[in-house]
Amino acid sequence: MLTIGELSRATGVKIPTIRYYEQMGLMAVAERSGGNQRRYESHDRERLSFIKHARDLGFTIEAIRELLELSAHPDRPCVDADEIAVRQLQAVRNKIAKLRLLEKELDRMTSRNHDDQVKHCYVLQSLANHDMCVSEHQRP
Amino acid sequence: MLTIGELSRATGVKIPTIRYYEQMGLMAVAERSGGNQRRYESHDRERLSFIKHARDLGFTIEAIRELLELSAHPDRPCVDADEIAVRQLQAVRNKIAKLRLLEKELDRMTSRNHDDQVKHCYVLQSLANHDMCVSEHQRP
DNA sequence: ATAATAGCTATAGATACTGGAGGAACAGAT
DNA sequence: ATCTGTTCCTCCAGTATCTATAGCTATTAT
Repeated sequence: MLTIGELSRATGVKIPTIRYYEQMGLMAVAERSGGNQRRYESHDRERLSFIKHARDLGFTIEAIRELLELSAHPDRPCVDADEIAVRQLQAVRNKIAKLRLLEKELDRMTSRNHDDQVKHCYVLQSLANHDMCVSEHQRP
Repeated sequence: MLTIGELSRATGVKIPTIRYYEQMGLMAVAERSGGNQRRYESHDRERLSFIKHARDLGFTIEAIRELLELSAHPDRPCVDADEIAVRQLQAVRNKIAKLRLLEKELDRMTSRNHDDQVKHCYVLQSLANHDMCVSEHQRP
């Protein structure tokens, strides 16, 4: 039996976050001690590790809920889980592509900045004038 | 004179977002028509374009506030604006590096997924077991 | 004059947590 | 048995950046 603090240390998930996951229905409602404190078993630790791992990979709570649903029904085809992961992979690749463009522009902005007055500041000029962009860019 | 809708179409910033920026003090409190509707001039459009551009580059509202402050005082040294941009560039490079690790792992997860039952699903196994990771990864 | 479009305010919701206040429980030392 | 220090509880508020809805009013075109 683990206390919430032990579970937190074991998984690297902060205590309020664990309670939040319980509230959101990602973690089962925990058993309680006589004094109303949460007590966990090792399968709770595994489930929470799964959740943390998926969050670290950028899966949303909703996607994780789907994945947990899937893993609870081991006879259903794996295609669904795969599809979620593929979607995630595409999102990650999109983000990388956009961030590369931003990197290019920021690099250009800063590396030219050898003047020392704001009125000649390349950073501010670049931001004021979209025409100077190397490329179309969007919210990252 | 532009209405809020025209300003929105001219800059690509949604109407509620423009009002939000006014509330946050990024945009000046707009003049009003007789019927209490906001009216804008071309300098408002330029300022909003600056804000949108900076947001697209990932600057926070706070950083943008600083940049707008700086550009209002053209005699101060440019170093501060440069520093904000450099900070932003570093953050972007960090994000890219982390996302590359995630990409690697997600790719590995999905490309091996040729089984068709959840109980053998590589995606779910990977998420359940951190030991299978190629690398340490963190929240993106 | 009427209808369609666009605007107003105020409030709530989305996302995924994080932190604090105020108090109760537990573990170990005396 | 009591004291002390740590950990836990609930509830509420706040973060950042919008987005959306409801209910109402203004403007524009015909």
